[in-house]
Parts: sequence; C-alpha cells; structure tokens
Amino acid sequence: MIAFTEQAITGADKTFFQLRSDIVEGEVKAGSKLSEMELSTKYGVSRAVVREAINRLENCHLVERKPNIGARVVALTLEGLIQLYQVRESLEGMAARLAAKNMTDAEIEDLKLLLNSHFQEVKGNQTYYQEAGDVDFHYRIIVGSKNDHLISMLVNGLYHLIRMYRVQLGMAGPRVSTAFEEHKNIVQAISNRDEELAEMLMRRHILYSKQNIEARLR
Amino acid sequence: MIAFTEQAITGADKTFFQLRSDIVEGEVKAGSKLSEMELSTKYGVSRAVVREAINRLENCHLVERKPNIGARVVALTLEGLIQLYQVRESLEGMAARLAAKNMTDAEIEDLKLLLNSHFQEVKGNQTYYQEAGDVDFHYRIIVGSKNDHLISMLVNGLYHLIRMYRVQLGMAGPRVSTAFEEHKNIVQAISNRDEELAEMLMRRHILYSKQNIEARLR
DNA sequence: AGCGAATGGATTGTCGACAATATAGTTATT
DNA sequence: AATAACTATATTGTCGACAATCCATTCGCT
Repeated sequence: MIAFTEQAITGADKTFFQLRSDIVEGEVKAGSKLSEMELSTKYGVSRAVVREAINRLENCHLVERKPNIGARVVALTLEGLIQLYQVRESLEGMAARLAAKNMTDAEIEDLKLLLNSHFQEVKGNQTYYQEAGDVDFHYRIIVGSKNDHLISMLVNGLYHLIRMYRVQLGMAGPRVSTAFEEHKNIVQAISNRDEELAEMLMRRHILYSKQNIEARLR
Repeated sequence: MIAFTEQAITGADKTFFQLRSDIVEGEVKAGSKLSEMELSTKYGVSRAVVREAINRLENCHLVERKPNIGARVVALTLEGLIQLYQVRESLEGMAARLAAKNMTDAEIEDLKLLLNSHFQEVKGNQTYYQEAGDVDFHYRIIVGSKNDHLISMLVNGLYHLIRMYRVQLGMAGPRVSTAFEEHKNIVQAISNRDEELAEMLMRRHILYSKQNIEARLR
C-alpha cells in the first residue's frame, strides 16, 4: 500500500459512519429511539459495535443516551438551532482569525480559486453546488486555522448537526448572492492578514445566516 | 428516593470518572499507554467497560486511540496549551456575552456574592481556595449562558484538559490580584447587561492568562 | 373502582471467550 | 553483517450469553 495516512478502518467505524449518515439524512427520524438489537440485525454486526457507534454519536450530540433506558436521536428545535449557531459564530470567528494568521500564501491562493469557481456557479444559478461550495469554503478556513481542537469540534461535531437541521428542516442553502459577497470580503481580510477583520466578518456572516433562519422559521 | 434529577450511575460511568481523575491528576502519566487488560484488573471491571470509558475519554481529548494499536494519554505541549486557550477565549467570550443576556437577576446577585467571598480570600492570601474560586467563577458564567452546547463543550470537555495542564505543568493559579479586578469588571458588565463589553472583557481576561503562561513556560 | 404491589417481557449493562491484527524476536538468505 | 521473511506472543476488535434494570400489565387490597 502506498496510502499516506494509512488508517485502519474497524467495523465500529463503518457502523458509526453509516448510522450517522442515516440520522443526518433523516432516514432515522429525529427523536426516534435507537434499539441496539434492531440496529445490530439491520447492520449485521454485534451489539457491542452498535453500542460503540451510539457512544460516538452521543459525543457528536446527535443522540442522547440515558442509562438503562436507551438512546434517542436528538429532537430538532428552533432553540437548539439558534444555540448551535451561537457556538458556530464563536468558533468559526476564531477560526477565521487564526486562518488569517496561520494559512500559507499557497493555501490562500487556493481559497481564492475556490471562490472564483463558486462565483461561476452563482452566475449560472447552480444551486445544487452552492451548498457544497459553501461547506467547502468554511471547511478550508477551519482547517486553515491549524488549531486541532477547533477543527475537531467543528468538523467532527457541529457540522453534522447543522447539516441535519439543514436537510430535515428543508432549509435553503446560504443566501445566494449576499453570502458570496461576504465570502469574498472574508477571503480578502485573510489575504491581508487582518485577523481582527477576518474574525469580525466571519461572525457577521454567520450571524446573518442565523437571523435569516430565525426569520423564516418562526 | 426524593432525589430530583435521578440519574442512574453505571459501572462504566464510575470507571470513566476514576480514570479521568487519575489522568488529570497525573497518576497516569501523560503520553503513557493505556492497556485495556491492565486497567480491567486495576479497576476490577471487564474490558468492555474499560473500553467504553476510554472511548469517552477520547471524546474529551484526554486520550488518543488508534485502531488495533491502542490508546495513549495525550502528550502535553506548549503548542497544545496555547491552542486550548484560543478555543477557550472564543467559547468563554461567547458565554459571557450570552450570560449578560440570559442570566437572571438572582443569578447575577449570587455571582456578586461569590466575587465578594473570593475577595476575602485574596486579602487573606488563601491561595488554595483561589483556584477553586476562579474555576467556580468561570463555571457560573458558562452555565449562565444557558447554551447547552457551550456548557457541554467547556464543562465536559475543555476544562478537564486545562486542569490537567495546570496540575502537571505546575502552573500557578490565576494571577492573583489582577485577575480579581478582571473578574470584577466582567461581573459589572454582565450586571449592566452589556453583552459586547462582557464578551470583550472575558476574552481579554483569558488572553492575558494565556500570555502569562506563555511567558513563564518558554 | 381506584391505587399500590407483584409479575412477565423486553432492553440495556456486563462479562468471558474467540478472531483479527500488530509487535518483537528469531531464523534464513544474500 | 544486514535485511527480509517468518514465528510467537500480546493486544485490540468482535461476538454471544448472562445479569441487572426498566416498563407495562396484571393481580390484590381497601
């Protein structure tokens, strides 16, 4: 094997990924109970690996487990979504600040290229790729922070939860044209190594998203 | 039983708490390997519950696990500590902002009382209680944010890690007199319901701590 | 009938054994 | 002597069975 980061994949990993996907995409309904035996037969593995998968999901805040009672998929509430965006504003703001400090010039150039391709899609109204592009944009900045805790919390934790809300509440992707302008300004600030401005713009960007969602859902 | 939030305690819980304590307090050394069988005999439980405990510790970022190889206690590095404080600055800043918005008047009064008792200890140079007081102060503001994600991330996650660094690197508690002044100003901002200022002061407070640590450790 | 205790069924928590994988030590080959 | 393949051992991953707990229903008492 010539794979670079050679990481063994265990059965519990696969079950975890599968189950997480099923929950996020709504194939397992929000608020529903997770029966260990049921999942065990469904995925063709032992209860032990199902339990491990559920444990990991609990730490992503995708399920809630009570001793001797069982695990339920989290319920989706407007209040929960708002709280999620508050945390996101805080963490991604810091990510943008650190990205302005820590990204290499090459990485920033790549980011600009991504923005350009995103721009083409906006012009062509390719709404399908828009959400993926938005996720990718935020993802690069998060990774660009070079802060492992930050990356882990956002990528392994919050983002799947947010996606779950997006999919199941049928939320539209980012507000199309305005969001693109905001992205552009954030990249500019990062390119200028202006940490303060990068953080502020990212926070506003996410705050606007939150307000947009609140307005639509209430 | 008249207990209010009656929560069953499972064996895995106890093992998790015990092991976490042992790691944080340094009885299990940083960077050392965690043998499942060894811990199993040590705590008198089966490997299954040890595995569950280790899984939870992994999600607290207290241990790192690699498939088919095993789990190691995280290594303590200056870089890691700095990254931790960056996240803490971000999250606790937001917590202070939300606390200024969401704490009840009664809770704010309690916070002032805590600050007063803390002040007495500072005068008497009771350094032992100082750290506990500091932790308690930050804890109340975090809980006062009323944001479950924020609370969980900080209380169940980061704080044990930070305490691990404190204990094992022999870091002194907060800078005594100046820290108290900063606490006072934060409470004042919260009491005035000044979200903006509360966040800014909390962020500075943590930033100063970070700089203080950096100066001492390098 | 109404309320509390007891019982039965189902689910989760825990355990010990087996399978799969990694690590260290040994042997064989160049 | 150095390297590669192999073997042996130890550790982790997975499994099925048993124990403890919860939940719903039934039974008994007032």
